[in-house]
Amino acid sequence: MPQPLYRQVADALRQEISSGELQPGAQLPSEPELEKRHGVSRNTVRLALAALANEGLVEPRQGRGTFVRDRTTFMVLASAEEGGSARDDRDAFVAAVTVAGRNPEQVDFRMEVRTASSEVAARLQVDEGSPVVVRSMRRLIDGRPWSIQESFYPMDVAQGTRLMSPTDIPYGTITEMARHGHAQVGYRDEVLSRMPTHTEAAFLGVGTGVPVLEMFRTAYSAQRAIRLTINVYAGDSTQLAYEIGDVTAGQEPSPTTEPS
Amino acid sequence: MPQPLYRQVADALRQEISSGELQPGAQLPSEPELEKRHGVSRNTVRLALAALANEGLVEPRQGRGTFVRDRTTFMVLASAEEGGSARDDRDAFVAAVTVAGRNPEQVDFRMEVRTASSEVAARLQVDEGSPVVVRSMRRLIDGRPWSIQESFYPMDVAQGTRLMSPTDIPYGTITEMARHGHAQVGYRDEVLSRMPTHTEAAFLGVGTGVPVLEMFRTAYSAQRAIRLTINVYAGDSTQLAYEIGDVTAGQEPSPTTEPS
DNA sequence: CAGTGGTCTAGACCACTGC
DNA sequence: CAGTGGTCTAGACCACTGA
Repeated sequence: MPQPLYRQVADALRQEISSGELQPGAQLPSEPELEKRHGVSRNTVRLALAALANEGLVEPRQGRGTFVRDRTTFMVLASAEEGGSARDDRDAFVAAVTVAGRNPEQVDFRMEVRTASSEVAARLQVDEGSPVVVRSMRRLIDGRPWSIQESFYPMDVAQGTRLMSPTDIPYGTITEMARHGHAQVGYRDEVLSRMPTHTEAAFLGVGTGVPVLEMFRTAYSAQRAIRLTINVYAGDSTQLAYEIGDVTAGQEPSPTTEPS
Repeated sequence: MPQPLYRQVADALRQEISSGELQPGAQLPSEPELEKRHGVSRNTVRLALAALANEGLVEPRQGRGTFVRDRTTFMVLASAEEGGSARDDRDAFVAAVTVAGRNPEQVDFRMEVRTASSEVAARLQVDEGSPVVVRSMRRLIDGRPWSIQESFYPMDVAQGTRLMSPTDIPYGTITEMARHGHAQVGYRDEVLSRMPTHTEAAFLGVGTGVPVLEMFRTAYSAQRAIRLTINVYAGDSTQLAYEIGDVTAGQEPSPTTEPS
């Protein structure tokens, strides 16, 4: 047997998807239908479908069917938040999405005080367990969940500023911090890829098989770390772009692209 | 039934792993053993193991057993290749890994001429289907596969340079291009996360359930795009770092970290 | 209600590993 | 050779969806 049966079934479906016979959003043949078509048992069909789901190609929906996932991506210019500029990340998101002709939303805004985990403490240069202010929100593009964002501030930085209030700051948090003596001069991003937790998968609307892209952004004043922002993106619908040095010879690619 | 059986089995194993009872590299109980222990059928046990494998927590090995994966990560300072500097990416890799006290290798070096795919053509600002020079290699850290790299050059840039020879260039490709009138002044990185193809999974030694981190780096001279480098990393053992602006207030984190 | 995917069982044979 | 995971079958009942 050159190829396992379930892989043959998976390959056949994969081919129908990549050829365009099955468009994004289209429903796959049902499991009984695939049994008949390939003359295999249901478990074998399910193995094939599980393989495709793990690649993020299809998405099963309880009681309705299995569907081809839409993998339209959105590109973020992550190096746009200039080191010393007052341009805010929040405005940058809204502006970038609007320019791309799509509709941004920021929802579920919250402020709370927590103790710093070891990961947060190390990046904010504070002691583990010390209190930090957390401001979180969730972002949607065209009504579809897109990212989860949490920003951590050392307590003494946030103290006495509007960062302590559980509401949005119209002119942006970077400006608010600058007004209180914490001017941002640069930041460091750490980007990694992993599989989502159950909670993340539920909010981002991704099943198993779709990784998340996680970015830790630590912002600095000339003296110290002043903010840590953790962004979790649906991995298969987000690209992060960084421009280093002079890239004027490069024309800006379209912010919305179709992956192969 | 509050929780499906296979998830209960998965949770029990997950708990043993996170508590440290099962260390990285340790072998899980065999499938028949898990059947007895939880009083479930083999297929249920396998569903549980598949769930853990999809999270990248464990890795089955044909004929030997199922093992807890080692998830030590390596961090790359992706903004280290200064726009106008002659510092080479190749040297940067070797230097960074060596500094971290680990052992870098670059193997399977190849040069070939291909026609540009649409993705390559768009970034290199050449016509789709036009010939491009491809130089590829694979990288290992401490003997473990870590990344796949392919660099694409427009034919007229590579023509008449050592880029056309299927061997390593000791002083680096950036210097070689600068000597022939293509001085690099900046680059643009696009970072995304996706599930690996079969080929990638096989080389990177990751099973299903471990995403890859893919980086497109387009390098520019003052006039044009001169190189496109595509890096594919094992997602759960790689972090990319970018430093924008002044981050002297941030102390350099250790390049090797243990994820939670 | 019929049709879909979700869960589960019992049993079979195969391919690979290491002793 | 025994023990491991890889593949496959046949059949059962459940939970959810939408007409």
